[in-house]
Amino acid sequence: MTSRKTRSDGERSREAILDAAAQLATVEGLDGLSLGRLAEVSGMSKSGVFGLFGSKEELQLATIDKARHVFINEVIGPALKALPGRDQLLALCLEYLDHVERRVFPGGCFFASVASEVSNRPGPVRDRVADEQRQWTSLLTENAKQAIEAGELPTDTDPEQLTLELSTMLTGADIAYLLHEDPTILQAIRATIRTRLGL
Amino acid sequence: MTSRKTRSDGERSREAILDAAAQLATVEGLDGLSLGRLAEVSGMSKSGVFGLFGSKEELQLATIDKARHVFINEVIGPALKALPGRDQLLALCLEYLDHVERRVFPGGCFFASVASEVSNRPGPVRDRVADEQRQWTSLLTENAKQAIEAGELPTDTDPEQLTLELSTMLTGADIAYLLHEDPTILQAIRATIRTRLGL
DNA sequence: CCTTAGTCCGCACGATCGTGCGAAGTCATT
DNA sequence: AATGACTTCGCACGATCGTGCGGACTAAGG
Repeated sequence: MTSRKTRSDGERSREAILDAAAQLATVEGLDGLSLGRLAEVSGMSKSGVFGLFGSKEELQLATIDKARHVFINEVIGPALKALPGRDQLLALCLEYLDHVERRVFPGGCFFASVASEVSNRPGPVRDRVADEQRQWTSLLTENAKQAIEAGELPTDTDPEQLTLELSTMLTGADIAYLLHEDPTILQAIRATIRTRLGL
Repeated sequence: MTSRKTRSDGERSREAILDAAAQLATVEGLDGLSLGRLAEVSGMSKSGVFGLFGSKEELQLATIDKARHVFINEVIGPALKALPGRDQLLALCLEYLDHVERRVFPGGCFFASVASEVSNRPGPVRDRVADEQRQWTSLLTENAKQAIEAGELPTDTDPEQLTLELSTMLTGADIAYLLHEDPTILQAIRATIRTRLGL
């Protein structure tokens, strides 16, 4: 009666654990994510948590996937309501900064938080993070291209270069904001981006 | 005969250990810096290393200090040879990107690598990293101000805003470069910065 | 009803972590 | 020569880590 081990409870437990994992990983790091700690906050036993994933690497990969969904829901989704082109490009940047300030993850942007940790250790985990980053930047690039075609940006603009400029400023702003706990940093970056896009 | 425990050997050992520590910290993180690992690579015993610092936190603080000196030697020093103002501002940015590409630290910029790790854990370590960051950005700001005064940049330029724009792009570029192992990222950012400074 | 698959737990393992203690050795000062 | 400051070591501690095994329980399919 204290426990109800139905079949679909596995999936539900997984999801609950991954929720906590995505939060924790932005604070303790993907490597600092410990089975014991996760068991504590989720009210399960250590071996119970472990059994659900099979290995720590699987847990990390699943956590990245969970974070991806959160990112899509909190950042990309809202931004897609803007019209493709310059508006959507701006919306993506602003929603990104908002989700950092809103502390969707306690440690700011999940992928920025995790990137510097995994970038020096080859393997599936690092590859997954890099892929996620690529998807994000190519979404920016696509909008940049459309903006140029639509004449919303100068025709001599290089969309890849603009994307790089924006994306590096975003992750840089995330890190600086978290380190100094200074919201004016985000404000300043918002202004800079608007200017950069000719607004 | 196998050991020579003279008085100044303490300082020498400290320095040797900190050399390794600064390198290791950019790969394993400041927290992943373990006494045991440090003892291995430095050929000392674990308790020997421990005794030299007294606590892990002291080790971390000393490591940050060591990294600061390396950063001054490898980045700031060379850049100071340029004339204050726009030239030195550009030189600081380029030397920063160079030291990342040159792998002065295996994990790229020490402070970027460490910032996202410590930004969520209050304490002396985080404060030290934040201070270091502030010194770096105020060096940029000073040069920006001089550049504006000298008419090398538009008079309506906000030096703080320009500094933030540059510094976030630099750390963002560092992270993106490491994650994707793509040197063209650094090249593109170099070009962007030159353009931004009107060169 | 019985089997099977799935969920979760208790327990234990070897490894590694930071830390402390006591001893042995070396130098500088008395 | 004796003393004290310092460096380094071996050893051991409790804690926590990822991982594995066996078992208790539940729900579904024959």
